[in-house]
Amino acid sequence: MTETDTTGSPAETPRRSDATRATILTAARERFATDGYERATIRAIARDANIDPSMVMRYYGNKEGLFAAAVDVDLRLPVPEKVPKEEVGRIFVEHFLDLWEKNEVLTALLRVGVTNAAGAERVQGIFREQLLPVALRVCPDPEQAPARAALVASQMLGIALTRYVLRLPPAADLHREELVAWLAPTVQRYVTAAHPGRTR
Amino acid sequence: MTETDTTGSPAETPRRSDATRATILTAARERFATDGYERATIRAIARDANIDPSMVMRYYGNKEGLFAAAVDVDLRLPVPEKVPKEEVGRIFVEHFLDLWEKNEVLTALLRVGVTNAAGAERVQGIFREQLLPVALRVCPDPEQAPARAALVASQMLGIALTRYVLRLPPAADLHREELVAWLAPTVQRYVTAAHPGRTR
DNA sequence: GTCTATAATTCGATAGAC
DNA sequence: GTCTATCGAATTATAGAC
Repeated sequence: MTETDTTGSPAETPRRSDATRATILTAARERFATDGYERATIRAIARDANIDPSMVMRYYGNKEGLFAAAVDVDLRLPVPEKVPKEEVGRIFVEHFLDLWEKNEVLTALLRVGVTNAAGAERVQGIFREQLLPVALRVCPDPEQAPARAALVASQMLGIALTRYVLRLPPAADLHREELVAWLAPTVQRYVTAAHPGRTR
Repeated sequence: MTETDTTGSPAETPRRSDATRATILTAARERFATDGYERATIRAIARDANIDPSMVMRYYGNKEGLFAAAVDVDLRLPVPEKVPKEEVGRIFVEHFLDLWEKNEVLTALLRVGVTNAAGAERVQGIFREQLLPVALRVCPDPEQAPARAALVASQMLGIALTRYVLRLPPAADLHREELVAWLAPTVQRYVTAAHPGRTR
């Protein structure tokens, strides 16, 4: 968690003179985000960070450790408490788009989660520990919260996939306001609407 | 196209005694679907197909050629003509789920498309040549068809991603009927509903 | 802390015998 | 058509000098 902020202060662990670590993690996130796990080589990451490859090994043990440190993030909403129930869809969509456009961690996480078992488990963990609690507080019926959260995640990850990773032209070209206008009602329905039942 | 059917007849190209090719492509699809492009090695694919690795090179030239042949599919709906306009959402969702559960091609395509540039272009091509034409016929305003198709693709690929690839427990555990009941109205709205405008 | 050298694998691709 | 042998390159990871 302390490694996540590349800009701010060292905060918790005032380790001896290691902006180097932050530089490595930033370079790692970029490489993992653009190349995926296999093709993001330690050599290339070290070259981007202007250090020796062996330093990466020294700091993070192996490639898996480097990845784990690079994607240690907190996605939780900063303003979750008192939002109007009818706006939860729009607020969540905008928060998610903000996260995705600001940070490279999510792209890295998605790219690696798709082809790497450890990456997939990391995504599952984030869903379970960061998204589910929010859903449990917002959804009307706690028993339905996991399914509703999964539906929201499917639409949000799907948009990220088509827009930022696969870059399907129509999805990538949509203006943000238009995108929000389309997606917000979907998310709103997944969160608050009555269970549709098994038949249409 | 002729290589796709692993079960049926050779059809167009009655090449000399090559069930071998079909065996290779089946093994390749499985490996690409489970491991992604980089980790699906020619050696492993050949081992699965019980042949020599050099045969794969001989038949398909290189790894890219093998992948291109393995994911050469036709996803178009078999019954697209006269469906009630109010049921297009449900019909499309069910068709998509059928495709995904029957075939490994889609998983391979998604896994590779996320981490490989050529794979991403392949997905773009399929969207453009197979999904867009359907959208142009179904959507009310042809000008909005690309955006609407992209929104549908985002929800469908998102569900495939969470359910079949990342395997988020709530998404993977949803019963099919329940999933259709949730998704069909979303797709229906993306296809037929009036443009929501730029504000809520 | 930093870097050189290198071990140990593994991969895609080629050449050529049969 | 099929297989053996192998090249050349790239990778992670380690050992050790400075």
